[in-house]
Amino acid sequence: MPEMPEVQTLVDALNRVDLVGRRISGAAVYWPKTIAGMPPAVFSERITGCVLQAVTRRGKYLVFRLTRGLQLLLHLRMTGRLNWERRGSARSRHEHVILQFDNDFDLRFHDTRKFGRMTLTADPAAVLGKLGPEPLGERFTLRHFQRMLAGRSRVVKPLLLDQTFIAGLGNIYVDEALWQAGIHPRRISDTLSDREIAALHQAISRVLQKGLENLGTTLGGGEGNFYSVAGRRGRNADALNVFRRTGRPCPRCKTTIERLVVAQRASHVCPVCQPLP
DNA sequence: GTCTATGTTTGCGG
DNA sequence: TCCGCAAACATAGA
Repeated sequence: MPEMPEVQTLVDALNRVDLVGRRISGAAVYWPKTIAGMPPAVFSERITGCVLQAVTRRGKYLVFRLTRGLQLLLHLRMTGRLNWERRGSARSRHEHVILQFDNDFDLRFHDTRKFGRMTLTADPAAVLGKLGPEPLGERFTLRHFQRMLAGRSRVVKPLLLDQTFIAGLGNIYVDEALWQAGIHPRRISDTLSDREIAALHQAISRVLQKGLENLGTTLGGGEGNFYSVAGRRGRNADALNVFRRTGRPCPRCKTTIERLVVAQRASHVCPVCQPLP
């Protein structure tokens, strides 16, 4: 569930604690598969002693820039979370990697479903280079979006979920953007009119900005949900118009919202606002 | 207790 | 190239 606004919320929260500038004094890995590309022992050895220089984001990846020319890339997948805790507090059974810092605090990766991945690399472009543009970046203009769509004939929802097409959107914000733009998720990309492309471009930036303002979307109260550092919930769930609102009235026209599956993903639409020609 | 769905990504086969 | 499907796992909710 962490999509761009949730990851950015986490990055912002990490930048408000005493983390950047600290030296990593040790690392412990409790679930080896969380570490991609190298054995956990090598990971721990290489990262220990590095100083954290910056925490940023690219797409849905958290990017930790370290000394020694290294970067730690973290993808939260479905249920990844980060806890910033004083060393010595009890480890929860879902905390799979613990980075210890020289101020006696730990950055702990908590991941109930264990799909999240950490990559320690000197060549981050090998992972990040494939990503499409940032949807709130300067380069993502309407003209650019039109060019990106030109000549491709793909179902629009899976296209928007494709991180090499555009980086950072997931199921929630795609459903919301398509509703806002009045576009059915099964529409084919090269049948969109200029007006629809413009509406979609604007809708993408609106739903993401709203998500950021609200510090992310936290649905329900489960373990695997989005929580920022210190367990803070996002409040964007209240701002959702269609996502997980099957059977309730469309905020625009009061028609009952329907759930369908598109590209194996649950999708939520207003059949009147988002007609399929 | 049992069964189904789940917000992400990758890799396979057609 | 594109699509559908399965898998990586654990939990919530019916």
